[in-house]
Amino acid sequence: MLTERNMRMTRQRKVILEELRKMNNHPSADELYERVRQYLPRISLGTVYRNLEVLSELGEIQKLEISGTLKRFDGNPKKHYHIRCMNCGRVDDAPLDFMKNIENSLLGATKYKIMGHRLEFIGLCPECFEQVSARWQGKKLKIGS
Amino acid sequence: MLTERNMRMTRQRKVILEELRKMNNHPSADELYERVRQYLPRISLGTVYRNLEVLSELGEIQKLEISGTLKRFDGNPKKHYHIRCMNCGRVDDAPLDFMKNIENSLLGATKYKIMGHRLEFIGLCPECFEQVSARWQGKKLKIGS
DNA sequence: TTACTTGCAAATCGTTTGCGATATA
DNA sequence: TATATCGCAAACGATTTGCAAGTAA
Repeated sequence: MLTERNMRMTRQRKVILEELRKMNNHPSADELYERVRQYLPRISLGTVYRNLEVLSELGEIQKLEISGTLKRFDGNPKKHYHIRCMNCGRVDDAPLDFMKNIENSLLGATKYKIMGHRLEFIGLCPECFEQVSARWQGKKLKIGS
Repeated sequence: MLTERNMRMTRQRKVILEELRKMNNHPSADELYERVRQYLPRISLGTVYRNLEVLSELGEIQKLEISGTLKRFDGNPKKHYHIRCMNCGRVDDAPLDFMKNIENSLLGATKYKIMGHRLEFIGLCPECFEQVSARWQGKKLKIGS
């Protein structure tokens, strides 16, 4: 990440991107794998993972890191938000008041029964910002078709 | 979850809660495990996990499910928010405009370099709401000391 | 006394990676 | 032809679980 990349538009990559674009249900890698196998029966799950990684680095798709299995715990049971360092994983409290009304703004607009929300800021902690900014190369990448 | 629970205040549970309350760095289960071992050298990692689960169900602590390894992918690269069903894991887009200014509100207040944010609503999809509400028992639980 | 909880070890699950083979540019 | 990418299988890391023994209420 944050590095230059030469990429090739392989058959696998193309099908993965096309299939994902067709779906509107935010599939997991495994669900997408099952779909893609209709067209490429010999594709491997590892290939799907690798391509999703590449495509999201290029900004062609989004990776939703939600509801993960790696948990962190907070001794403070009061609702509040967090900032996470994208480099070292450090987590701090975010200096922003809890927005207790934000859930109401969905009231007529969704059929879900809303139970809560989670807001997380992503960034670089002061220490990592030093390191990363020192070696950052802002190269733009383009994707073929 | 969502079920009644009789709990006992064991030595392990007490130390885990006390230690976590002392820490302000949002530890992972493993980090907490290392700390607790100072007091209870024979405690197992499984016990730490089980207790953290119980304590968060009781509302004594918070479980931060961030930055997880379980990913989902979105063919739409435009920034937007999501609603996730806490019962079946289904994910839909949230009908809420992207708040492009919210990151600015942290500007003077944190030393982090903010790169983005993620907002996720948690709730029950229409199907699961049916099921769950049918068998919900709203029992309050208390924790000893 | 009893059923909740523990320590231990094995199992699980999503994801990542090393390898030699393949195919894109 | 170069080397990015592939398929495969093994490795990985966090978490969960089965079980027999221990213990709080």
